[in-house]
Amino acid sequence: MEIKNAVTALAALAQESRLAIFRLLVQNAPEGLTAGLIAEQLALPAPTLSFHLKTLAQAGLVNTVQEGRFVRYRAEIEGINALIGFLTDDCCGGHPELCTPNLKK
Amino acid sequence: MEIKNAVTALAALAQESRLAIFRLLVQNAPEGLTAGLIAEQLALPAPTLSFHLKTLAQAGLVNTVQEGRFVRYRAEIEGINALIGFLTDDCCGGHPELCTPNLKK
DNA sequence: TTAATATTTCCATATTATTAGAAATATGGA
DNA sequence: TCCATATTTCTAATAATATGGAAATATTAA
Repeated sequence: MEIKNAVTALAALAQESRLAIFRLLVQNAPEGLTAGLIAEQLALPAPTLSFHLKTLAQAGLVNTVQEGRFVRYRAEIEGINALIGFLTDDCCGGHPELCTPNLKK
Repeated sequence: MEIKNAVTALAALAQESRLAIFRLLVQNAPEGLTAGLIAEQLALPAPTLSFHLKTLAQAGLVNTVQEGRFVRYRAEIEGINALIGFLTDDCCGGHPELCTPNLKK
């Protein structure tokens, strides 16, 4: 992962509504939720939700599939794993056992 | 961790200079680096670096200790671990084995 | 006590993001 | 075909953030 991709992903998550959307989709993995259900759960107006979902999708954190009139969104597990890896890579100059407490990865 | 704390931490990391600072400190854990060494490594003007370090410290992602004229900064491992946990909590409604690929945590 | 070094604060400017109403698009059902 | 429903795009007002020069502060060495 390049630093610019990581910044894009972090910026996508650094907003309260989008973070709530992402966590809702993580908790509802792997089947995901339609846009309408997300809007209902989080009480967001449709245009606002659509804007945030687009931001998350462009950041590689959610994926989307059309289901008739509905659009289903899912958390992109590989995207969040790559981001976490980027944050924790090369911890302690390659000697992660030096970290107290140990870093998650 | 509360969602507002998570947003603060993510916003702190969602900026290219700050993300580079944080990763440099992770790689130089556990001993950390002085502000001057960080400025040198990343070619940042002192006021800009100071602003970013303050943002990271307020987000709980770095800690700081005065060493005479110098100020040493270290990555706050507990802070980043808490953030990663917040992003991955309750994955798949408590059945993380359903995730393919599996979420890091 | 004076000078040199390390870091932070102050500040003005420039840039970028968030919000939601109104309108547009797209799909499926009657 | 025509209508209802789901979602997105357009748009403009509002708000938040990044940048770095100049000055201030703090510590050490001479």
